[in-house]
Order: sequence, then structure tokens, then C-alpha cells
Amino acid sequence: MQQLRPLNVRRVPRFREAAYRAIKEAILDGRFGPAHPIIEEDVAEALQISRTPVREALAILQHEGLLAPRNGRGLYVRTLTRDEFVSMFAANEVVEPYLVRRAALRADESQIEEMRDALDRAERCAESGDMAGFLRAGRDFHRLVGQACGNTPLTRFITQNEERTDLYLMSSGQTLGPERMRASNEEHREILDAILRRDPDEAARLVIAHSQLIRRRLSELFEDRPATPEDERP
Amino acid sequence: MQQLRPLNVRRVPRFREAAYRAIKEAILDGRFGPAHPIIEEDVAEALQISRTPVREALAILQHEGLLAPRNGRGLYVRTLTRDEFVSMFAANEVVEPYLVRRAALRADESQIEEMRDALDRAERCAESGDMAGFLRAGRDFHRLVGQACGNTPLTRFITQNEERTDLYLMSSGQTLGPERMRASNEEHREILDAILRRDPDEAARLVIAHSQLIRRRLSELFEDRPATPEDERP
DNA sequence: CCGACGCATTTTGCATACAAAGATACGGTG
DNA sequence: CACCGTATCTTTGTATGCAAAATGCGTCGG
Repeated sequence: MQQLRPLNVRRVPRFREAAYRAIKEAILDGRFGPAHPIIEEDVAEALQISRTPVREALAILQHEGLLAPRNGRGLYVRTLTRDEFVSMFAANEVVEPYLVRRAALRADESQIEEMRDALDRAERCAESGDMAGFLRAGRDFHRLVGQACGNTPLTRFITQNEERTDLYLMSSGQTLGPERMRASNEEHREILDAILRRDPDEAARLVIAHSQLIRRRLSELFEDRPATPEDERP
Repeated sequence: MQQLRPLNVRRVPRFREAAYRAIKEAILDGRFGPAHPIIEEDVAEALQISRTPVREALAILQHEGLLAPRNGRGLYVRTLTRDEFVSMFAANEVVEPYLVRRAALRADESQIEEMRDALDRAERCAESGDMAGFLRAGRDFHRLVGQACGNTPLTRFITQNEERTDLYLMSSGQTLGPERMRASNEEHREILDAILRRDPDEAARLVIAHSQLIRRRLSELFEDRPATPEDERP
């Protein structure tokens, strides 16, 4: 029977996958401070699995740039250098306008509904002062925009970028006040409105303005922080 | 003594790193056909190491999208679907103009020299009919442009993108004739000329035209190929 | 009191071992 | 001869074991 593909009982590494998600979630929730080393065995014990799948997950997270070895001993959440910070926002401002433009042209009703949901979620988090949840909802919004655009590679790129900048924000010890969160979310709503009106130019304009605003707000964080050397893997 | 950082005898995973590079090189050289499964133990034996670091490297390559499990059994080089193919080139046409623009403004003498080297290398490969080497040199050129621009995240993104499209080309069994390679390299030279003249607009125009040309040339490959389902990890 | 040396501890990196899940081969049966 | 069931074989996913390296600490000497 040709129309039924073989069940595809994906025997993918379940523990590795679970560890990857769990660690990433913990990182993005800010549960690891910049001075808190991530110890393989501790993670393994917490998840009740062995070190092997944990190691594989950590290797991936390292490759993604969320973690980095320090002094050759111990993995830590990676803090951004000033240059990286600038680069990430420049990248956003290159990519996001394209995504939101096409999203404005192509998003269907259900996608728009999901975006609205994400913004509602963000609002609730803003009310309750849940910064990690707020940032997560914001990433979801941008991811949904990317999905509406339909470009998987760029969507992944943007998502990873925002994970890293949000992570930086979390681990900097900065706390976003509810009014700031509400303001940021209001900008998101305006972008969604432009998408609803099928106005790509306005949507692109708004998304650039949004990114620039965030950049300005965050730049203060670097006032007193010296640029630390970047050890990228090419 | 502050100006000397501690020796940083990086005890990073040497074997994992070596395996990652070796496998990636082999993949991008086209030494694994689309029907050739990559067996952990074979790789381990070839590299004279154990399966553990090999597995970690493979996990990363999988995450990067160069490999994918098939039927839940065995890793294979990932072939692009039509949609992915379109997305990658769309992404290139969004990102590359920015990179080359800034490269035209910022590239210093030594960076330009490196670009020239890459193009010379590509030319030699074109002469000798070494398609993998030609593609690699082409990627190097684009990577150097990205480095001249100075945006690490975008440079990484572009490099990975081109790895995947080049890989698709290799594994499609298509062979680029020397004249095609020369023509493509000529376009690269024109881009480099524009960078040399510090003409960002022209450079951006050329790079878009270049990408579109490649896309057209490659589109033929999809004529008879049905879109296969994409199982991305979000 | 400060510094240096050495030991113990921690934690990683790699190897090996083992079990389970498909796949393959093969033989039996209708 | 085709088809189904079984047994074997391959290959992965996970656990465990072990050695090396770096860190921290304690102790000793100046």
C-alpha cells in the first residue's frame, strides 16, 4: 500500500533529545547564572539518566553558542561580547524585515491566531512579572512570523539569535519591569496589526523600529562591561 | 600579568572535534552518496577512536542539518527538498547583499588578499575539474566576505547554508563542467572587483545576480524530483 | 603572615559493555 | 512458487568504567 508510509517509528535518541530540551529550557529560564557551571553528572542525576546523552546534548548546545567551556573546565552559559551583541541585532535587522514582509503577505488565519495567542501569553507574563516567560512568548511570536513567511533556515536563525540575546538579558541580572514588557509587547501588537492589514511595508518598518528600540534599551548593559575574547568555532 | 591570558591548554574534546571536522570534510567532498549510510563504528574505526566522540560529532552534524536519520535507522547526508532549496536561496539573497555591502566598506588589504587567494584556488580547481574543491573555495570566498563584514552570526549562517546547498549539488550526482565553474568564478571576481572599488551598491547587485544565476542553474535538478517530507527539529 | 608545593577531589574525555530495535536471510508451509 | 514466520545479524542508544587534567585545599617553609 503505497499511500501509507512505513510507520517511521523514529528511534531517535530520546534521552538526548529530552536532555537537550530540558537543559535549554533551564538555561533560557535563567536557572543557570553566568557563574554557575553546568556539571554533566548533576544534570544526568537530575534527569535520572546517564552522562552519555547529557554530554551529547551539551555538545549541541555548545555548538549552538548557548554554552561555552571556560578555562577548559566546566561549561557555562555564554555571555555575549559587545561585538556579538551588535552583530546579533544587525543580523536581526537584516533578516526580520524580510520575514515579516512575507508573513504579511502569506499568513493564514490560523497562523495569525497563534501569533495573537503568543502575544496574549506575553501579556499575561508581563502582568505577573514572569520575565523568562515573557521573553519566551516574544520568541514564539517571532518564530511564528518566520513560519508564516515559510523560510525554515531563516526562522531557525532568528530563533537562535533571539535565544542568545534573551539569554544574555536573563543572565545579566537585569530585570525588565512590567511597564517595559508591556511597551515591548505593544510594539509586537502593532506589527501583528500590520500583518493583519496585509501591509508589508509598514510591518517591516515597525519590526526594524522594534529591533532598534530593544537594542538601545539593552545597550546600557554594556556600559561598564569590557569586551571579553570570543572563541568561536568556525 | 594581565596581557598574557592563562595558557588555556584547551582541554576541549579533541577527538570529537577531529571527528567533526573529518566527517564534515568527507561529507562535503561528496564521499558519502545519498544512499550511503554513515555507520558510527565504521567512522570510529577509520579514525582509530571509539564510537563515543564520533557519536557526539554526528549529533552536531545532525543538528546542523547535514545529516538526518532515515527510516529511523542509519544516518544519511540530508538531501534538500524543493522547498528547502528555495528557502536557502531566498535566505542567501536576503543576507549576502548586506554582507558584501559592508565588506566593500570595511575589508582591509589582507582580507582582500585572502579573497583573491580563494578565487585563485577555485580557478585551479576548475581547471583540474575538482568540483568539491571548487565549491569549497567558493564557500571560503563567501565566508571571507562575511568576515570582512564582521558579523559572525550571519557569516556562520551563510557558510552553513552554502555547505548544505553545495552538498546537495555534490550528492545529486551532478557534475559541474569546467566552463560552468569558470563562469561562476568570474562572477566572484566581479564581486571582488566591486569590493576593491569600494562600491557597495554594485557589489550587492552582483551578489544578488550571482545567487539568482546559481539558483536557476540548479533548479533544473528538481525537475523530476518529488518533494520529500522534511523532518526539521525546531 | 604570605607563598609555594603537593595531595586529594572534582570533572571531564574517551573507551567499552550491553541491551533493544529493525533489518536481513532463510527455511518452512500453503 | 509465493508468503509468512523465525532466527540471526547489524546498528543504534544508553550505561558504566577508567584515566588524565585542573582546581582547590591543606600544610609546610620562609
